This record gives sequence, structure tokens and C-alpha cells, in this order.
Amino acid sequence: MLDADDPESPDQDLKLRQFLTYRLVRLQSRLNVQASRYLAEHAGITLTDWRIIAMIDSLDNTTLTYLNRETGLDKGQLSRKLRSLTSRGLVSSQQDNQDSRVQHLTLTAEGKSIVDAMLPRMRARQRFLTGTLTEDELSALHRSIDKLERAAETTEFET
Amino acid sequence: MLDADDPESPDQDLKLRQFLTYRLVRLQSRLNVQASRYLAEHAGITLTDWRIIAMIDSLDNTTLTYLNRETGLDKGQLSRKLRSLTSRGLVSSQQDNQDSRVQHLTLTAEGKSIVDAMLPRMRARQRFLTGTLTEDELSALHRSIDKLERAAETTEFET
DNA sequence: ATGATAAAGTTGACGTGTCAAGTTACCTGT
DNA sequence: ACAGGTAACTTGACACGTCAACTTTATCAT
Repeated sequence: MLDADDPESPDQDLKLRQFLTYRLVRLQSRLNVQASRYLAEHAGITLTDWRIIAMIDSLDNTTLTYLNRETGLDKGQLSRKLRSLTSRGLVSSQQDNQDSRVQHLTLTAEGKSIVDAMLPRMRARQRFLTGTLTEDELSALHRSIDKLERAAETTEFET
Repeated sequence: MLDADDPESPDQDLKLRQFLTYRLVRLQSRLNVQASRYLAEHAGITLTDWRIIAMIDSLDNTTLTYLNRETGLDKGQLSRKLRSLTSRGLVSSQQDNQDSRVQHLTLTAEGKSIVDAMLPRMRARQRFLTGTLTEDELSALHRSIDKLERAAETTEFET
């Protein structure tokens, strides 16, 4: 039972947890906790709220469909989140003149002030995170992410 | 608003998406889709089901609390998932003799056969994924994940 | 012994993520 | 001009994740 070659060996959990994907899950979860806590504390918003208002701020002439395409966030989720954000007065939506299906999204003054206050801080966070890596490590990381994303599109990987 | 030099620059969305954390979110999501699809197709189970039964298989004398500590999965979620897994006949649980609070978890024959069938395939997937990286890239990636995890514990990052 | 404390697991509540179907409005070919 | 298709959202359904309160049982200090 203690032989490393034995398929029932108790150190398999170690191996399991060294699966790259397990490590990424855990990293992701910790980063989310960090960002969520920070945003809740300093701006009273959630991480998804933040992603949406930051995107609305950074894109011109935003609509739900456009946000969906740009961020990959689900249309349904966006629809509900946007209702919440408009009812809280952070986003305002205005019907298009020509096409009454489309709603143009803009930040209200309050929404804008949150983004203006938080964007530098969120950028500082990115710098802090990437600052723990060397230049080489950072560029290698981006390259590895590229490769892994491509590999994630494959559906069969039997030998 | 992502470019300090040109607040209205039209390529801002690009920069936003180059935030390391955004890239990790997207990578994570694609890896999850890949693994979930694969598991659903070949074993009819979800990714969380898989994590749990793979852990039960690899650990000796498993209990809910132990799983919780080892995997970081929420106790509540584990409790519900385990009920589903036992009712589906993949896991069996048995009360401890000394301490009637604890339930020892083991795989049923069916659960075990799923793990035995899928573990090599999931390992093959890991090899496939890591195989797209060079040795150096892989070790740099692990190192970077370590560093980022540590950085994710920090709560303040103002300059 | 026994009362405070804590551990194992369960349950409830609530936000998030994902898929699919539905509604309304526009567009296009005849 | 109008039928069929498609686009922009909305709504519904359901799994997942996360937090906290709760129940039951054990432990430990006195």
C-alpha cells in the first residue's frame, strides 16, 4: 500500500492535486476571493458587476449583445445583472431610435465615479500580481496560457 | 479608460482582456468545458462528481471533513453531492464504530469501475495539455502559479 | 459526572454560471 | 405587402459555489 508503483498507493492524492488543472482551479478561486473582497470593501459591488461596468466604460456605444460577444458573459446573466445595475443607478439604458430592440448602455455619473475610483486600484492589483513574476516568467505565462487555451479546444486526447 | 494616455482609445477592450486575471478566467472556463464534456460523454458524470470520486478512490479511509480539507470543496456542497453519489450507487458510506458522527466513504464496484476507466484518460488529458508546453515552460508555469497564489493572499496593493 | 466547547455533517439561503425556449422587432426575398 | 428567417433581448430552469446557522455527538476541564 505504500509502494509508489502500486495504483492504490496513498500518495495519489498528491499527484491528483498536482494536476495542472487542479492548480489552476485553486489559483482562480483565490484570485476571485481577493478581487471580490477588495471590490466589496472599496466599492460595494461584486466582481461580475465590476466586469460589466468596467466594460461599459471602456467600450463605446455598448449594447447587451456587444457585451456578450466581448466578454463571453452569458446573455441571460447579463440581462439580469443589467437590470440590477440600472435599478441601482449605476447604468442607464436607452432605446435605439432606429431599432427599438436594442438598448444602448452607458454609465451614470455614479457608475462612472465607481469605475474612475476603482480602475486605478484594479490596475494596481494587476501590477502587484504580475510584479511577483519576472519579465521572463510573465511572458512565458502568457505564452503558456495561449497554448493551453488552444489545447483546451481539443476533444480527444487518447494516446 | 484602460489607457492612461488616451482615455477614449478604441482598443481599450483589448487591454482589458489582457489583464492576467481575465485571461485566467477564460482559460479556466475552457478547460472546464473540455473536461465536463469529456466526462459526460465517457462516464455520464459531472466534473465535481469526478473530483469527488477520484479523491475517494485515491485517499484511504475518506470522510466528508477529510475531503473538504483535501480538496477545498465546500462541506455543504460535498454533503449534497455525496448524497447524490450514494443514491446513484457510486459511493457507499458507513458509520464509524467509535464515533457515530463520522461516515466512512468508499467507492462501490460501479464507482470504482468508473474511476478505473477514466483515471488513465484524465491523466492522458493532463499529459496532452502539459505536452503542448516545453519542459521549461511547464516548470515556469508551476513556479508562476506558486507566486500568484501567494500574491492572491495579499489584501492591499496600493502603491 | 457535567457543562462548555468543538467537531462532523446537514440544511437553508442566495448569488452565479449555463442552456434553452420565448417574445418582440427587424430584414429579406418574392 | 407579407411570410420566413433572424437578431436583440428576456425569462425559466437547474446545477454549482459560498456562507452561515443548525443538529447531533464527542471531548475536555473542572
